[in-house]
Amino acid sequence: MRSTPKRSVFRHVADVIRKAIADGEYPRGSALPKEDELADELGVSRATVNDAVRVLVAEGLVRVHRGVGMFVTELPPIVRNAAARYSTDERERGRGAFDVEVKALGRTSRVRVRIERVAPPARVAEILKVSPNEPSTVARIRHMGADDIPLQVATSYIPVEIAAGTAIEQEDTGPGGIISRFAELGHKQVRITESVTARPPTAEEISYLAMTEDQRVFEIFHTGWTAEARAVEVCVHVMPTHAYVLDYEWMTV
Amino acid sequence: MRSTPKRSVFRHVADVIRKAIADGEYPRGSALPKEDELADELGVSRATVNDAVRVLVAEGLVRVHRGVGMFVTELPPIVRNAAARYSTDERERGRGAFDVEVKALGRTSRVRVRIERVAPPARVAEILKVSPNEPSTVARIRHMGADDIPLQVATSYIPVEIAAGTAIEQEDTGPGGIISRFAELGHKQVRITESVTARPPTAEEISYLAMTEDQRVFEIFHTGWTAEARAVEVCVHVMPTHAYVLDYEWMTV
DNA sequence: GAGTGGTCTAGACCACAGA
DNA sequence: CTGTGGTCTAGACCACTCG
Repeated sequence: MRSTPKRSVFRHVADVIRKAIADGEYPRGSALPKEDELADELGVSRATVNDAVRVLVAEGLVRVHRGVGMFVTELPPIVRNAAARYSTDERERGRGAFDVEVKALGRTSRVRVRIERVAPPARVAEILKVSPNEPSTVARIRHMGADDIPLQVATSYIPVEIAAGTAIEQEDTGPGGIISRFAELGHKQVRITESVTARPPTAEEISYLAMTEDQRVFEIFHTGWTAEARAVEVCVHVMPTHAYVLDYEWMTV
Repeated sequence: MRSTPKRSVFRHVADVIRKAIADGEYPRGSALPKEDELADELGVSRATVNDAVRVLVAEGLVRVHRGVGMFVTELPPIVRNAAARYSTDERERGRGAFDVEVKALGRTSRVRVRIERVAPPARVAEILKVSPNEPSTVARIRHMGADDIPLQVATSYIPVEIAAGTAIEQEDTGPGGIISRFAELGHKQVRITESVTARPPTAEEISYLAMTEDQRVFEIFHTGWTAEARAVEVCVHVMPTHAYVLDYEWMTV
C-alpha cells in the first residue's frame, strides 16, 4: 500500500475508522460494523481490527459493549471552569456548577452523594493536618453523570473538627452549597490550589466511570485555604480525560 | 492461575513488571530483560510480553529503543506552577520558569527558540482577532528539554501589530522576559486563561517529544489579556502527560 | 549480519449479552 | 445457544541499531 508510508496496518485501520466517524459516516451513538466485517472489508485479520479499535477506545472515540457491538461515543467533552465553580457570584444563582456544565450539553445531570467519616489518604491527611489513621475527616463522595453516562467521581475531605454536626455532613448542604457553609463557620476559603495529573484509572474508577485500562483520567487535587493559610477542604476529582476540558483563569500579580 | 481473577495475561505481565520497577528491581534508567527472556520466565508468548510493554510505555514508565532494548524511564514528573510562571515577582529573579522547574529535578534545561511570522491556527486567530490567512502573527516556537530529554513544545503567537520590531521578535527577550516587554509596550497582561486537554500526540509531536502514539500530551491553550480585555498573546504548550504535574492557584472572588 | 523489538496472521478459546 | 468482542499462541516477517 503506497498510502501507508511507515504506519503500521492497525494504526492505519484506526485512521480509516476515525476519519469515517469524523466524516459523519458513523454518527454519534451509532454502531460500527462488526470486527469480522471490518476485517473482511479492509483485508486484514480480525486481531488487527481489534488492535485498531483498542486505539480508538483509548482515545474515547469508541465505546465497546462486549458481546454486543462497538459504538461511537455520544457525548462531546464537558468544559469545567475551575474559577467560576468557586466564585460566590455564580454559586448563588442556584444549582451547582456541574449541573450548569451538563446542561450546556443539553443533558440532565445526575448526582449521587454518600457521606462517611473516614481516615483520609496520607496526602490528604498531611495537607489538612489531621491523622491518617483515624476517621478524622468527613468524606463527601459524589458520583456525577449526564443522564446515564458516568462522568466524574469527586471526594471531598473535611476535618471532622470543622464539619461535625453541620450541614456539611448533610446530603443537601443548602443555599450556596458547601462553600457558603464554610464561610458561615468562620472558615471562608479565600485561596484555591489545584494540582492536575493524567493517569491510568484504578480498578474502582474503571468500574464507576465505565472506562477501560487504556483510557486515562484527570486527577484534580483541589485544596481550599482560609485567610489564615489553613487548608480546610481537600477534594479529589477524577474524570475521564476524553470527557473533559479544564479551564482556568486568574489575575496576574 | 488463582492469582489473576479476571485480569488478562498481558495486563498481569504488565503488573508484574510495574511492581518490579516500583520495588527497585529495575532502577531508573536501567534496562529491562529482553522480550524473549521475559516471555520464557513468565511462561507466555513474546507477543503477550510485547502487549504488556505497550501498556507500560503508554504510561510513560518504560521507554523502548528499537533494536536495542527496553529501559525504565529516568525522569520523575516536572511540576509546572501556572500562577508562579507569570507572577512579576518570580520572573524578576532571573531565568525563566522552565529553567527553575528543571533545576528542581537536578537537571539542566535546554531551550531552543525559533521565531517566524506565520498565519496562526484558526482558533488562535479568532482569539487574537487577526487574519488566519496571512502572516499576521509573530510565532515564538520553543523546544524545551532537560539535558537530552525533550519535555515540551510551546508556541506563542503575538499579533505582528504589537510585536513588529520589538524585543518580542528577538530570541532573547531581555530582563523579565516577554511579559515585561508587553507591559512596556502598553499591553500589560492582567488576566490569564488556560484551557487544558489531554489528547494523542500529532506525528510532529511524536517526533519532537520522543513519544509513542499510545502516550498522551497535555495541550495547554494559554491566553494573556490586557485590562481592556484584549487578547495580546496566545501560547500553546504541548507536553507528555506522564512528564508533568500542572499546578494552579487563584483567589476566590 | 546479528540481535532486538513491532506487527501481522490464522486459528483457537474464553467471556459476556441477549434471544 | 448464538453472536459479539478479548486474548493468546506459534510462527513469520519486517525495521532499526550496532558492531
